[in-house]
Amino acid sequence: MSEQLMTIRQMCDAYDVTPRTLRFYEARELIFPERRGQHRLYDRRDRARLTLILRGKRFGFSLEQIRQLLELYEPGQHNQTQIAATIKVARERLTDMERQYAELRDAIADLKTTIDDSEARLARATGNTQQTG
Amino acid sequence: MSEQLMTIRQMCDAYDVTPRTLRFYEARELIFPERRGQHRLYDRRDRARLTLILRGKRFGFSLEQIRQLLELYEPGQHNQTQIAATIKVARERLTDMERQYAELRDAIADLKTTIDDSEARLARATGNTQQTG
DNA sequence: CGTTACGCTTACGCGAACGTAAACTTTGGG
DNA sequence: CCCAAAGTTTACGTTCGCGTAAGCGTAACG
Repeated sequence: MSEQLMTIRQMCDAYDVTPRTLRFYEARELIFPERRGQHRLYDRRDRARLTLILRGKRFGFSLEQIRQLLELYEPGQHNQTQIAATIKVARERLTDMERQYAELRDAIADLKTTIDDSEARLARATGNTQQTG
Repeated sequence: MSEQLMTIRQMCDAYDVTPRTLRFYEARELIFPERRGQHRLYDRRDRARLTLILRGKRFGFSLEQIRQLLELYEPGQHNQTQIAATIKVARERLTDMERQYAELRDAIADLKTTIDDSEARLARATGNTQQTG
């Protein structure tokens, strides 16, 4: 029970994805489930990777960018040159994310202000008092 | 000179997009340049909208979501019901952005840690001292 | 033993967001 | 006057991230 293998169906239920999606990610070499006969079996490592994949998608990263990032989490059979390259790519992603973080902060502030303004105008137009939240 | 109209080429150079992109956004009703004869001319309002469009794209919003948000910035010929609907949609986007902001913060922290770990391992493997920045 | 369920592979389809090519008009230069 | 540049429309092509359907294997259920 140290491995806790899951079928594709269990994975789909747990992560709210379709079988097609999991097979697609596998085809793109983002996850590598075992094969028990024909069937796929997903272990803890696969689930960790899937979590990172879905997170990365939410930030608008492409599957290829995510794949590169995932290499960082696999202290596997890479030589130093490859690892150094992976780290470099990861640093670029990190920079992207930090820039996006700052930009998002500003955009949130802007949007809040604009919504407030719009609400104020609407309130004056209707002559009613609108709720704020 | 109060309007500062720009040609499509000037817009492309200024915002690093292609003519195709600008025409595409216009077809999707995200921007509405004037027509001087056949040619398009972009004013300050178009540029402000384009800035918001490109920003929205960086956050992974679809052009349709962005279009809805843009309505918020146009105190135009909408009735109260439409404005209220627009505000509602905008609040949903705002919630999305705030969630993403928090998640991004965590992801940045995670990635930093992972990069550091990976670097430390690489340093031990090579026996060298690696730079951090 | 049939059929139902689940999974597999193969492959075509699709919406989003443009790229790219073709053919036409307009405008300015030599 | 001719041509090249810039812009326009129309329309088909492309990449990404899957959806969806067809057809096959096999394991379980009644």
